[in-house]
Formats: sequence, C-alpha cells, structure tokens
Amino acid sequence: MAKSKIIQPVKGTRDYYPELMAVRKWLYEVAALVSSAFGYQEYEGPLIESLELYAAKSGDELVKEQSFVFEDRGGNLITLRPELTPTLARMVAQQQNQLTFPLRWWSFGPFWRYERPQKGRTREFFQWNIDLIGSDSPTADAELVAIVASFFQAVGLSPDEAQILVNNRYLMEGELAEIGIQDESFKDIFRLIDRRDKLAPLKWRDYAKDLGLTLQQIDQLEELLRNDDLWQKSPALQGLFPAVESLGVGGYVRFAPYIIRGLDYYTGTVFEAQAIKGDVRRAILGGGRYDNLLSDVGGNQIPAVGFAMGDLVITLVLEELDLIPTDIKTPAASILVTVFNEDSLQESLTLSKELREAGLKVACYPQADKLGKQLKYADKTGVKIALLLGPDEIAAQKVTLKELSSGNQETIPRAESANKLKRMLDLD
RNA sequence: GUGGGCGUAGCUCAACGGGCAGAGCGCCUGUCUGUGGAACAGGUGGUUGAGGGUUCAAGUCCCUUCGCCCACCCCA
Repeated sequence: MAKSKIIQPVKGTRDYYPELMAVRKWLYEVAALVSSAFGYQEYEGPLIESLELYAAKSGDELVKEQSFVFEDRGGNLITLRPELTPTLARMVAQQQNQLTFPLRWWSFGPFWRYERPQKGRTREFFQWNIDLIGSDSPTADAELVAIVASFFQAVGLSPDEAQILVNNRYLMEGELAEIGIQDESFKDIFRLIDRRDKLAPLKWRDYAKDLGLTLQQIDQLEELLRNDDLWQKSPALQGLFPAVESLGVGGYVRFAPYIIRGLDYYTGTVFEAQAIKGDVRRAILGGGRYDNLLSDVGGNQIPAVGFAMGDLVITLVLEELDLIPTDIKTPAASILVTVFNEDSLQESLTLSKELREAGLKVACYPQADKLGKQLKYADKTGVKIALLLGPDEIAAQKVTLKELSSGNQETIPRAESANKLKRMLDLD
C-alpha cells in the first residue's frame, strides 16, 4: 500500500464501483419513471456556468464560498454548477417565445459544492430536478408534491416513514406583518424560523431577541409555528390540499408552518420532505414556487414551481429502512463461453459472436486457462450458464451448456443453442 | 472554519505500561490434466498513510503533514 503511488481521489468525491453505480442508476430510473408518468420531459444543461448566473439570486456569499469557481483562459469566472434552477431559468428565458407553456421538465445530473464532507454530504453529488413552468395555480404546486409522493411510493417509503411538509411564504409574511414585523426583517425572521429545529429553545429565543423581536413577538411567533390550522388563511394552500387529496397522496402531505427553506428565490408555496423513521435528520428534498427567478435572469415574469432531490440523503434513508432492492446490481454477462485450449480459442470467439447476434449477453473467457478456473470465474461473476466447447463438441457441431446454479449440463446441436439459452434464461 | 475519532496485508481487523508485525477472509498452487461452489495441504502477500524527533529498541511516545469518519458551522 505504502509503496504504491495511487493518486488519491479528489476530496469529497465518490468512486462509483459497479455496486454503487447500480444504486445511482436505480434512483435515476425511478426518477425517470415517475417524471414521465406525470408527462415530464428530460433535459440537461451545462455542467459549468458563469458565476454571474448564481450571483443574481442564490445568495452571493454562499455562492462564492461554497462553489467551485475557476478562471478560464480568458479571465472569466466559471462555476461548476451548484444547483440547476438558475440554469433552467436561463434556458427557459432564452426561448420563452418559442416554448409552449406550461413546461414540464426534469433532469438528473451531477452538481458540486465546496463543503466539508460528512455523512450525507459530499462535494460531488447527483440531483433529481423537476419543474413545472408557466402556471401559477396551486394545482401545479400540488402536482409537484404528488410527484414526490409518487416517488416515495415507487421506492417503497410509506407515509409513516416519510412526510412532505408544506408551507407558504406569503402566508407567513402576512402573519409576520400582523405581529408587527417589518418587511425588511422578513429575510432574517425566515432564517430564524428555519433554525427552529436546530437550536435549543432558549438559544432560539436569544437569537430572536438579537434580531430585535420583543418578548411578546417571540411568543406570538412561537404560537404561529404551532398553529396547524394556519394554512386555511392561505388561498394557495386552500387550493393545494384538496388537489393533493384528489391525486391520492394526501397521506404523505402535511402543513408545517415552520418550513421556510433557505433559498432566497422561493416566493409562495415551499415544501420539504423528511424521514420520520430512523436517524436521518436532514431533509430528503426541498422545493417550492419561484415566480420571479425567470425575470431575475432577464426573461419575462413566468411562474414556476419545482424541487430538487439529492442522491445522498435519500440513499441513507432507504438504506436505513432496507428499501434498496438487492437485484439491481449490474449483472455480469449471463453467459460465459469458455476456452478449451489454444486451438479452440477462435471457435469460442465465433460462438460468442453468434450468440450475441441472437441477442444474448455473452462474455468469452480471454485465454485457455484451466477449465476449473474458468468455471470458478463464471460462478463468482454471476454468470448463469457456461458454455463448453472442446474438441468433441467442435467435431460434432455441438456445444455443452452448463447451468451454474444446478450444475446440470447437456450437450446440444450448436445451431439450437441460442434458442435453448433464451428459454433457459427466461425461466429465471 | 472549529472540535473529536481513526489510518497496520487486496478486504475486515488484532498486537499490555515501547521488545522478532499477526489472524480471518481473499488470492495463487496442489489433492483434481474436460468441470465452479465444499474439504484438506501448502504458498503469495507489509518501508504499520507520509516526513521528522525521543530511545539500545517505535505500529505503540512526541511534532508536522495528508487522507478518511463523526459532530459543529453552513446548506442552493
């Protein structure tokens, strides 16, 4: 180990060995399935963007400190994308007169954030993004919430294992105004609300005092955050909850006045999904309405709603609940053609080719090792059927099929082997 | 950015208050020259993350450094 000079991977990255790649691919496939079931189209943007795109809205200190930024040869500041929404806003704004709204788009790709790695957080990660652009209806919000719920159903998360918590920023702004908080303080107070779960109650009150709230206001604020019926004062939420019920996923969804989300660009309804079983405390995903972002990047004002789900936290949650299927591992070839000796090597290659042409997944052992070693290899790599092609078989235009699981084998005419193999594999 | 834990064979980990670096699994070979899983026998395998220091003697103690993990901070 010490003598070898293996270059270390970049901090915070992960190597996707086949086992891990299988999980990522599975998440992608479930996301794709759910997205397309709701009529969404897949798209992708560049992995690098100019820094300005994010400086516009995401909160600039964070962008500068937590993004990978580098200078290109022309002196421009380039950013490895830390999120997709600004890219989406740009792409839509660029073609706003040609696109037919509402748009339903989804994407699944890599993102980078320069953070200190820890459990459930790496510097390079994958994220599912899905957005509905061009509708300001609460029904659109409900649709995104229902998509989250459908995803949970698809991966086997029940309503008592994961919940979608919904709130509305306009509602909260109105309530804050009623207890005498000024508009310019909303941002600070939202941050305060966002930290309610993260600080001890007394510390939280201290923090509130530091922001200039009176004791009475703090009490009123705490009262607000406990009020489960508050949503009835929000037209957007009054529209959302019945729609969610009609979409059949009401069990997953709950009003939560303390859900605010950190992003500056959210406007009305916001939501977040959390695991309620197990030890994972971090949000699984977050989303909401961002009606001003398209105009912020220079387009028309187009209402939009969407969410993003990283691959890390959801994987932790699913692992903890033992919900990751075991049969997703990328299968090795289902068939291995063995090589009897140097003289028969070419014949084995030709047989592999014939079977591939018939649509089978076939690997050919690359050299004439001892047959036992080749079968051992077949066994360890998950091959289902090994093919033996020795002098006897070649002379008789036959081939021996050995099923690894049972050890049974039979010798049949080579011309019939492809069909026979297909039948054997279909039975699995 | 702050605090804590940990780096020993390909993998998982041992090795008392310093005293010849070990085990299991894996891998290779043989028992078994046309047949995998099992068993048995043998074998390969390490500058103990790196660099320096203390000591007759360092995996062990001290300093530096890199990396991983956990928590804090932050979270688009």
